[in-house]
Amino acid sequence: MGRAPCCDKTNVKKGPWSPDEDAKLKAYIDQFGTGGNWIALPQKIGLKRCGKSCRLRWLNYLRPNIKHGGFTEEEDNIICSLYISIGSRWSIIAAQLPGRTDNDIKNYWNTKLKKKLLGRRKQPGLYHQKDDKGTTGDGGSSCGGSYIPTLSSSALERLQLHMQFQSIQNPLLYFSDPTPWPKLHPQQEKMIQNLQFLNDSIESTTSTFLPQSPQQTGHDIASTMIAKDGAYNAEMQKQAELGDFILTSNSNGEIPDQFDTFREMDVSKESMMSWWSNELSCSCDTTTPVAESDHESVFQDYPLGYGW
DNA sequence: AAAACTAGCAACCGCCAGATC
DNA sequence: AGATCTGGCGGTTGCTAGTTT
Repeated sequence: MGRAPCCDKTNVKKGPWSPDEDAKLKAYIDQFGTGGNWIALPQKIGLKRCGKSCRLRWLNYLRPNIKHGGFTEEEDNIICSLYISIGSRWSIIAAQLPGRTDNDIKNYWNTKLKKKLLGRRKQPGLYHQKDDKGTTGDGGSSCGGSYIPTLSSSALERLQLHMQFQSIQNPLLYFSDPTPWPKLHPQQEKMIQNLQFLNDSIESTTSTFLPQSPQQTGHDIASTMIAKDGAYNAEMQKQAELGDFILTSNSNGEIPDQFDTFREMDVSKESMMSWWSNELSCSCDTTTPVAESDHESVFQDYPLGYGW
């Protein structure tokens, strides 16, 4: 048995609010407040609306000092940096912006700000082809018995944004000095390091963007890996041939899709090398995936920028 | 001029956590 | 202790207006 609905769904009005309904709701709350009970409120004032709907209307539209549209540059920056740090916790973000509602910020982010920052890029299908249901894999998956480590789409987006945001804020420093690169939690590094292998294991036209390194290349690492796990490699090759990995050149003067991740990798190149030689290249453990939930908790506990 | 497409946004839905019974 | 209720939240939907073909 499910829980009882908060109102009689068959007897409530849905859709846009009329000026009359707005006036009734506003007048009542101005005079008596919400009374601490939204469910009972519509009955008291003769509105055929769900209590939740009343609450939403009040919070997002009718309450005093609400601002709509016209987001400033400063607000953009706050939204972006908070999104990078804490993700889509719109109510928390809204709390930092007086007069803004979580719904407004969410809409603004989804329709404008995200595009502004990320540009119209193809969504990076870094890790998986579409599955047979037509959905893209977001968490870890099994491919021929081999686990392909992933970042969640939210975490990856935040990572990309972080890189992009930094490059916008201080491009010279960003590209010349490793200091501003975030120090990552070990598990963040581990997740990203897995991406590096996937990228390096195929010819990358983004390679020209990578700083020259005298150290072991991705292909060297891949060779070791291949020797240890042929099945894994075969899957990588297959997916690369299928175009699963998006490695586009910088044809429009835009930052390539995975540039951010590559740059991120450069920060931790040494630890990556150490990690590869000590762990993966020896044992190639493909049986203990990092759970999707862990990805999120890592980013929550150690927001990007941790350890700066 | 009209159909098709796209973007923006208000509102709804379902889930979750805390409070109360 | 468990069931129920309510508020709060984030994701998603669907309507509308504007733009493109």
